[in-house]
Amino acid sequence: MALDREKVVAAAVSLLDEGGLDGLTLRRLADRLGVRAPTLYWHVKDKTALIMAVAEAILAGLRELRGPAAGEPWDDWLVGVAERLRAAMLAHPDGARVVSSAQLSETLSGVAELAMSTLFAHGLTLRQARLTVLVVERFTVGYVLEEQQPPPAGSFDVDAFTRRHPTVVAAIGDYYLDGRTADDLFRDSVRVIVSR
Amino acid sequence: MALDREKVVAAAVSLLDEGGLDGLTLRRLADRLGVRAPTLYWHVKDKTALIMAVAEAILAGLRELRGPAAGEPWDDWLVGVAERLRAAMLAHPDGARVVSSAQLSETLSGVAELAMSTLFAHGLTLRQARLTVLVVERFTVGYVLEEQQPPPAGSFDVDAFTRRHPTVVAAIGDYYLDGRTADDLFRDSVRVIVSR
DNA sequence: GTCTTTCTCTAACGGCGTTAGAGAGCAGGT
DNA sequence: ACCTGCTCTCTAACGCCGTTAGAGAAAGAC
Repeated sequence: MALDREKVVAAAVSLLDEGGLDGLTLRRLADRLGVRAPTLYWHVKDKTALIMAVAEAILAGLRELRGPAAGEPWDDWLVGVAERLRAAMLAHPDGARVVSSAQLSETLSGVAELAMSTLFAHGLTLRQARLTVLVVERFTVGYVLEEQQPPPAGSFDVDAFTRRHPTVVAAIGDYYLDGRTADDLFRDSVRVIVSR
Repeated sequence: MALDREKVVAAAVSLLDEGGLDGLTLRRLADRLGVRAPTLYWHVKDKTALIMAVAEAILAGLRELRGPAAGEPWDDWLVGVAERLRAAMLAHPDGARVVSSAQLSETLSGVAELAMSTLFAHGLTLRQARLTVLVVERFTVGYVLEEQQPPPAGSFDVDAFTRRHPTVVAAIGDYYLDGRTADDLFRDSVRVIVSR
């Protein structure tokens, strides 16, 4: 039962799930695998390579992504892609931080390729397709990044915030009035970018 | 010439400018100030508080932001705001990482307040105003975050990438054909969100 | 002249990523 | 049977890091 890279990455993901990115250290990872820390360097070049592998694991589900079904409008499809990307990152603590620090993920590039060619095939210009996909991807990462931020440590002064930012507070309250959820907010946000 | 919080933060910014976020350590910061590391804890609660203060310093220029000039369309104005936010972050290495890890920046909330109320005053619904501003802010952070990512370490295989992502590569080439710059790409991207 | 507050110090703790280099186990070749 | 070489894990250590406990200097308040 030799250790291999795959097992190392799987254990790293489970460690991430338990303690976030700060809880993912080489020593703890080695412990979990019944091994000493330097051993990991046989399987992984260094910690940033490990994190990139973890990012690919988080995004693994997006590799089976297919184009829109026959007759499905491209914009509905693209919104769905963004939702799946968000869900993949939300599924792990600090998921967005991990993905964003893994530069040029293979999986994410694949998603971009599929999305751009899909939009192009549906009549958008190459430029429109590129801009739309670029904006959706970077927005989604930025969105989840903030969504996963820990809440402000020292309980912060709601009244003072409301006094200084009445419109922001009013807009937030207004939005959730008719029973909308956090998922709705994300979809509506993507819809601002992707409007047929 | 007693040390005060303001001087600590200023030195932290200059350290960030020289060595990025990884170069900003409490010991180095203390060295620069002619002091020992634990002294810093008198002026700053801990390192995350320091980073939040650095984030505010990076964004300081955005506090003087005013609403659109008379007759200026709201969408042009909002694009300009996004450009200034991007410029502020780009002005320091890892600027976007610093800003994104400072949850709920006072300055950024102020920008959101001004932008939402401006859009609302120009006839958008509260919901439209909120969604538009939210998307622009989070997109901009996500955009610069990726823009400031260090280039892939081991010089990566362009040919293989092109073979796997022909549309992406074609779209990038196509975009820069007529002499557009990185700044143009950002403006055009924001324009995808903010279209009157 | 004492007291108190403000600021800085030394010493140390427990953790981190990483490297050098030794050695165990096993495969294949002669 | 022996050696060689590859694969994988080990011990030991280096130089960092953020952070805490607690002593002490300097300056202002009474």
